[in-house]
Amino acid sequence: MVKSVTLREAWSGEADCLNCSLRTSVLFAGLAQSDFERIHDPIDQFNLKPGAFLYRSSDLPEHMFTVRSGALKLVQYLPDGSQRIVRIVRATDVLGLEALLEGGVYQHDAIALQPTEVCRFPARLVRELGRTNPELQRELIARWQLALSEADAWLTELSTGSARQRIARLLLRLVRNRETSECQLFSREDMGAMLGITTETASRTIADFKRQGLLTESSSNRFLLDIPNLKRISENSL
Amino acid sequence: MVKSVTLREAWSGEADCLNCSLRTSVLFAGLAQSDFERIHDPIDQFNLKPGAFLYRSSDLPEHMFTVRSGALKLVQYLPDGSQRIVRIVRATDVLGLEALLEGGVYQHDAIALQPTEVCRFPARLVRELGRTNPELQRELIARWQLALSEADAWLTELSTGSARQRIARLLLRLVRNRETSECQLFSREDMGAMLGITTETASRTIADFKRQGLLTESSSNRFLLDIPNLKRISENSL
DNA sequence: CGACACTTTGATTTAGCTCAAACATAGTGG
DNA sequence: CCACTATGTTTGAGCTAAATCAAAGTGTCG
Repeated sequence: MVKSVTLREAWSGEADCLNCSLRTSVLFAGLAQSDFERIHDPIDQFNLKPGAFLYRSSDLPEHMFTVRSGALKLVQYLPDGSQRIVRIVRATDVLGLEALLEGGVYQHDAIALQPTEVCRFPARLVRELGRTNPELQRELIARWQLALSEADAWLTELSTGSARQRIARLLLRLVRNRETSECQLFSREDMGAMLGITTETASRTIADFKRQGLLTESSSNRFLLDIPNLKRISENSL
Repeated sequence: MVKSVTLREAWSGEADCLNCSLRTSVLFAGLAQSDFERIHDPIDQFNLKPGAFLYRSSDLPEHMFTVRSGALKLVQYLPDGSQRIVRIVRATDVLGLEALLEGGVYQHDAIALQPTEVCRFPARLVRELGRTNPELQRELIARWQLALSEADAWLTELSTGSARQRIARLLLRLVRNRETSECQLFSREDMGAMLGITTETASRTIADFKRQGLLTESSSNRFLLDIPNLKRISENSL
């Protein structure tokens, strides 16, 4: 078993999928009672502290994960050592789809950005259930497509245009499909790595947004967004 | 049938998949003779001229495609009208995977960059064959994962670092896994849209590479690459 | 040949990078 | 409890790569 020290520490028990509060929105949503009875492998839960690795690209890809709460970044590195965050995943998202392919590898390092709860299950399990369960197959395909459009959006929205535009788009993305316009910001360094700009530029721009009232601190490191004006900026650049 | 005028003009006959020269490397590689007998829908071939649309994101996604030769760009647009090329596809690549999802849409416009031959088949066909054919299912999953790692690489390699680095990486990418180091360049405008830089910067950099002998014109618009030195640039930026 | 589209080159401006220092915040240990 | 370190953020000043605006080449095709 290739369980990193970090993960061992983060273990918080076995999951109870049947009674999971995320049951309807999660990868296994389509599974019947009888399917769950076939699950003999343990499904473990972990609580990750910010900065903790869920997996590294060098790990053997035997597990897949769903996020229960919090957020993780998926990171790739260039030969020169610089890093680029290619996606962030949040509640109900699946990580490690690539573990389904035989002979595959994890494509990224997955690192918690906030206190994060995840469930871990063996990729083998999904392969087996998928064989007889077209519902699950469809769900997997849909997840893959979702990851792909996220990747495309990351490129068109977050790697195109001025730094101001990119930051505005990132902020808007953080509160999309949420009830409130409140959100937690990432470190300036992470923002830079997401947007392909430097830490300083990220900091300057965020500081500027605060001064302009586009961003109001509601509690420590939680901010309310002026969505209409950020939208304007994300398009016009002004 | 939602066949655009362009495509109607480009029709070049029905495909003979069983005797296809790309048979071993193509999506249907795992299909048995008996599977092919179940194919009653027509599989059409098209020859696209440079600039021709294979499909638009506004089209009803009823078909999938494989590229026999040539190259296409997948394009997305920002609200302000600027375009970004998120991927290029070449021989043996599949387009329109997203047509497999019910209620989905094409995520891009697909436009030929060179004279390009494609085969077109109904997504319905793949859905049906996939139901009973685990081999095809695996192949589809693998294709999706391939598209996803391409998308990630596009972000880390082609949208990070200086213009010189990006261009060098793009050039190297064009000849990867090819016998020769010879390749066709895209228009400067397309290069810009791929790398998130302006047409002028793309032109200047390419012109510079030519002067430095990193790029030698072997025939009209075909170039030999100085791979080792381009590699150096792609990492060190010098 | 002339028209059109694309590429190259030039001159100027500017957004964002770099390097550096000051400031804030939280955690550590005497 | 406070001094002290560590870590991240903000701000500043100067520099540079790339954007912008504009014009001159180059090739292709009717």
